[in-house]
Order: sequence, then C-alpha cells, then structure tokens
Amino acid sequence: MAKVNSFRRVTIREVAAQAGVSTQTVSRVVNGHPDVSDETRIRVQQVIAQLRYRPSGVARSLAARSSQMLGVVAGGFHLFGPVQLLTGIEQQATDLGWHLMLQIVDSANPQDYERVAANLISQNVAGVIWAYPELTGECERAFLQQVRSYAPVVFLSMEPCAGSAVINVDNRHGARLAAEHLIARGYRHIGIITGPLTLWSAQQRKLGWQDALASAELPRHKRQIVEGDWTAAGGDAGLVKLLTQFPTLDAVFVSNDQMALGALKAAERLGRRVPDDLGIVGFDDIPESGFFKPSLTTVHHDLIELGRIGVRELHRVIQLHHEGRPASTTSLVLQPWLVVRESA
Amino acid sequence: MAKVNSFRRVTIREVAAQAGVSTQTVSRVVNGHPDVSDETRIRVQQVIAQLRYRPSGVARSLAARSSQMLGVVAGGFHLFGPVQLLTGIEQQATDLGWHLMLQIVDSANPQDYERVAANLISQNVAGVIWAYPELTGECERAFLQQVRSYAPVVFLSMEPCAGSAVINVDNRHGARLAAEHLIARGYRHIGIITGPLTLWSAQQRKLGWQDALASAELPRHKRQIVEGDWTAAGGDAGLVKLLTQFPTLDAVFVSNDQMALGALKAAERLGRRVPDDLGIVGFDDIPESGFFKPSLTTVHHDLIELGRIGVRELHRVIQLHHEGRPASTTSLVLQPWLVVRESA
DNA sequence: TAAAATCCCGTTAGCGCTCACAGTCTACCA
DNA sequence: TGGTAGACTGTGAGCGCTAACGGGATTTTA
Repeated sequence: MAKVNSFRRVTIREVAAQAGVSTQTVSRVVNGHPDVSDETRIRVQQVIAQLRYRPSGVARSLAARSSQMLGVVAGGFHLFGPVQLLTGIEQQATDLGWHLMLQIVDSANPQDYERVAANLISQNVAGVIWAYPELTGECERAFLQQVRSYAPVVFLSMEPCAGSAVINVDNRHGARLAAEHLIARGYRHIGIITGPLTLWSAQQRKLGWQDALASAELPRHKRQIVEGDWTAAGGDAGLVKLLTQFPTLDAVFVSNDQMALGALKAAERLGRRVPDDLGIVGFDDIPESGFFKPSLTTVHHDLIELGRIGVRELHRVIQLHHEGRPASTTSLVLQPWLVVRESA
Repeated sequence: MAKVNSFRRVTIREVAAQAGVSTQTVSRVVNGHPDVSDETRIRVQQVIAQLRYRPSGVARSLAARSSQMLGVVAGGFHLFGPVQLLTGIEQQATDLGWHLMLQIVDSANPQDYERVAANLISQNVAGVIWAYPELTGECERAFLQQVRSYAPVVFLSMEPCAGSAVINVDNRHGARLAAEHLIARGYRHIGIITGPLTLWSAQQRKLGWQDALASAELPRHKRQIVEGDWTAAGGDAGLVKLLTQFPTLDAVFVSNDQMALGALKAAERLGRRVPDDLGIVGFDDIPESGFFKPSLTTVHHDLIELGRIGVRELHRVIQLHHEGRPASTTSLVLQPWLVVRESA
C-alpha cells in the first residue's frame, strides 16, 4: 500500500545549517513567531528562498498534533447542489489556509462509512464538512460517533440536531415562495414533483409547497404528489405520471431545475403550453434555467455561500476546541428567493 | 496556522502492549507483511479491533517517506467536464486506495501556482493529476518544474508534450464528426461557436470543424467563427453575433452543450426554426441535452473514464518510480462518438 | 549430525518537525 | 554595583510510525 517517494526534499536542518542557526529558529521564522531578530529572520528567509525550502506539512502535523487538512464528505457530483457546495468550501478553505481531503461516500454501501471514517482519522483531519444530506440510518450514526471523537464536524443541508453545527438553506420557505407565486398567478390545481423523500431537503420543499396550499385553502391530495429523482428524465416521467393521476393539474412545483427541464419537455410532448396551460416553477436557479423554453421561474439559493459559511463555522469550532472551550450547538439558515421568468 | 487537535488517538504502542508484542509486529500485521504467525496475527487483529486502532497516515507518511495522497489540480467546477473528471478520478483513486487532496487554481492569478505547488509538496503527495487544461504560460512551467521534482504528474485534456503522461479525448475527431453530420444532413453554410481559444481542447474542436469543412470543400471564413466562453449566455450571444457577421448561416457547431442551449434560445428568439432553418450540434452530451427543445444532437465523450484512466496511469508511473525505473512518455486518446437527436 | 535455511519477532535509529525548557546577552533600574 | 527584566536563541525529547538489521527457535539439507 505504501508508495515510496524517493524525490529529495530540503529539510529544516539544511536551512538551519546554511543560515547558521538552530532548527528551532528556522521553525520560528517559518511560523511567523516573534522572538526572532529582524537580522536573523531576513537571513533565514533568504536561505529558505534560495534552497526552495518547503516545510513538510506531514512532519508538522505529527509533531504539533494538528493539521491543516479538512475532510469533505460528499455523495458525488452529478447534481448542481453538491458542486456548488464544494466550490464554496474550496474557496473559503483556501482563504483560511486549510487544505481539503475529498471523500465520496455511497449511501447504498454501508461499509463506505467505515472506510471514510478510517481515512479521515488516518489523515488526522482537523475537522470535517459533511456535505452529504442523507444521514438517517444506523451506519451514519456509527460514522458520526467515530469521527466526532476525533474532530469537529459541521453539517451542510441537514436536519438540525442537538450537539452539531448545521448550516441550511431554508428549503421550506423557498418552496413556499414558489407555490405562492403559482397561486398568485391564478393557478389552482397545483401539483409537486419532489426529490427523493429520503432526503431532508426534499421533504422540506414538499412541506413548503403544502404550507402555501394550506394557507390558500387549496386541496393537496396524495395524487398531486409524485416523487422524483432530481434528474431531467425523472422530471419528464414525473409530469407524465402526475397528469395521469391528477388530470386537472394546471401548475406544478418541481423541486429542482433539472427535473423542471424534463417536465417542460414532457409538457411540450403532451401538448400543454407553458405557462398558459401549465405553470412550472423550479428550484435551484442553475445558470442554464434562464435559457430553457420557456425560461424557468425558479427559486434561487446561494450554495456557494453556504459552503463558505460552513468552512468558517468549522474553523470557529476548531479554534474553540483548540482553546479548550466547548462549542455550542449552532444552526444557521440562509434565505432563498424567487426568480420570476416565463414559465409561471 | 497550526491547529491543535487534542482528541486522543490510539497508538501502535498501545496495541503492541495490549497484544504483548513489539510495535514492529503490529506494523507488520497492519501492513499485511508476511513473517507473522497466524496466532500472533489474529491476536493483534483482535486488539486492533477492540481498541479501534487506526494507523496514523501522517506518521506513516513521515516514516516511510511515502504517502497515500494524490493531488488533484483543477480550475473550478462550474462546467460539466471538470466535474466528470473529478468523479472519475475519485472513483479510481478510492478503488486503488489513494486519498485525494483537492487544489483549485485560478488562471488569472499567477501566484496561485506557487501556492498550489507549496501545498502539494508540503503534504508530500505521491503524484499529481492535472485536470486543468490551461497550461501555456510561464507560471505553469515554473509550477511544473517545482512539482515534478517532487512527484510524477499526469495531465488530463492537454496538449501532448514530451516527458509527460497525457490522457485526452480526441476533441478534433469528435468535432469533425459533428460537422460531418451537419454536412451529411445537407447544411452548407456552417459556422462554429468555439470555446475560449486559449484552451487546447477548444482549439482542437475548432480544427475538427475545419477538417470536415475542408474535406467537403466548403468555405470556412473567419466570419463563420465566433469565440464563446462555454456558458449558455455566451452561446446565446455567440449565435446572435454569428448571424450578424454571416447571415447565410444554416447550421452551427457549438463547442459545448451549455452554449448550444443558449444558441437554441437565441434561434427561437430570432425566429429561426431548429433544425429546419438552422442545424445545431453540440459537444459533451450532458445529461440534460436530450431534454432541450429540440433535443440536442451532440458529441458524447466519457470523461469519467478519462479521469479513471488518468489515476491508473499515475498509479503506474508511481510504481515505476518506486522501483527505480524511468517512466516512458505516454499519450492516450479516447474516442468520442456522435449522438443523433433532433437539432440537426 | 552439523550446517544452512527458514520462520518469527524484537531492537535501534531515524523520518522532519515542534514543544517545553534552558540558557545567553543586553538594557534598565534601585 | 548587583539584580531583574526583557529579547533572542539553542537543546533535548518525542509525535507515531517504518526500514534495516539482528538473533533465537525451528526446520530442512548435505
């Protein structure tokens, strides 16, 4: 398993020898500690530049029982959301001087959690960002136990729970905005294509849709609901199914933009004009949604910012932990907003 | 900069004491070395399980002068291609037992290369996957020099060059297939919306378009060419510009699907029916392209596989290096294929 | 039966760095 | 004049692990 890397590397000792100081002094210069005279500091820095010395993060991690590594756990990148989250996470991590170790976990494979936990712990990560919404089963709990005893964890897009930092978009409110917009436009028979209902975010969007319909005292039967899979193909099939089981449908809230694209396609095939015969509102506001035909009215949320906040929060918790102070349970919620275009 | 991680961790010494053996024996068990009796091995494994011992990858890296870490350098994930590459890279890395350290570099910021190099080297990565096509300037060369002297590098989607392993999709051939399809369908005034021409892949797609037109002895003037930016908005604007400077246009090869979506939108707005008045072929075959209106004829390429191959190749080079043998220059090319739908 | 080979396991010495502590040297005050 | 702060720098130990070597016990070979 171990792979030898026989490339030579410049060590702190060589720098120290060359500069005529102790390794400790070099260490102090590298880490920006005070108690080094300007004269010495400059001399050491010159030698560092000259020798192209790069401190070994590995050795530093070991000696200081710390690391500059954050673990990111995600479930894959075929969807828009996780990609945005990763983007935000990376930006903020780089800004704060953290490195990122990426771990993808497959929910269908329970022993994946064990593997991921082992990897994160073995690399001595200083903290973990959980950017994978599903965390309901036994395995996840076992994972949590293990990882938490080693490093703080911040959750993104998950159900708030005690003892954890969780950052969320207000999916429920966003979905409510979407449904309310349909109602305001005069639609009365409003269905929904949900995401996979094992996901908390999908459940929340469904609840938001229900909230809006309940406030307007509109019916919201089971046959107005179809569960989708976040893909365009799923959205297409979803609308077909919805129209079958609820023929009077005149509008639909589709829980993400990719499915909305599929729904638009299905509507065209079935001869329903959007928005005249059928109103459609999506969720996510992916960059392409303005170019759909018709352009998609949708809910915008800033997942890049969500990722950034997550890293900042983790940073904070790590600092607290470092200082020996306990971290309080935090739960942050970002507000999404509606982007009105042509489809409703 | 250093962050203390004061969580306790079980060490190899505790395992050794508990099992009544030396640390070396535990090390042998953990690493699957021979020369341990079955009896001892089982006893040690039991203690490991009982104590939930997890070897420190950090300490191992330091002691063995090796690591299980691969660096991935990318330019961000707003586009389909890089996301697919990352997916493939992650899959294969996990399969081979490597961990991934993610680095995003901003081409607009030259000193980013320095930062990335320092990070990769500091974490003692065993190899680097360069999944960022732009590598033309001075900074990149400086980066290469530095990183290469520490670890092998494999390039994805780049111009083949001596002394490096490069894995590519045959963009030129794919683009040629696209343009030839337009010609076969009877279109004769064929334009192109390219990607940013600083990118090698964008250049190659342009060359493929030229190849096809040249073979058919069709004109290919400068005014048939518009440079885009890979986005839907860019594709929209691109088609508008193209029709202005080349009014007889009856078909266009759009260098990626996102821009093609924008072009479809622009065509609708300008009253050009696709495919009757205007043929459009894209490139990438993103999952949504089958749901565009009309569905998009496009070129499919397997970037997940490209990523996987890249990691396998890097693995191979690292092994060779480990054994002290030099790695030969390799250049692998994957063939894309045409997916015919409605837009041409 | 002695010598060689084999199996199994322990000891020693680091990997490159930081922590805690122990100085040395100058400046300043009583 | 001695003493006490600072300001600066060095020393030893050790983070958790593995490479290299060594050696005793058992088996195999001549």
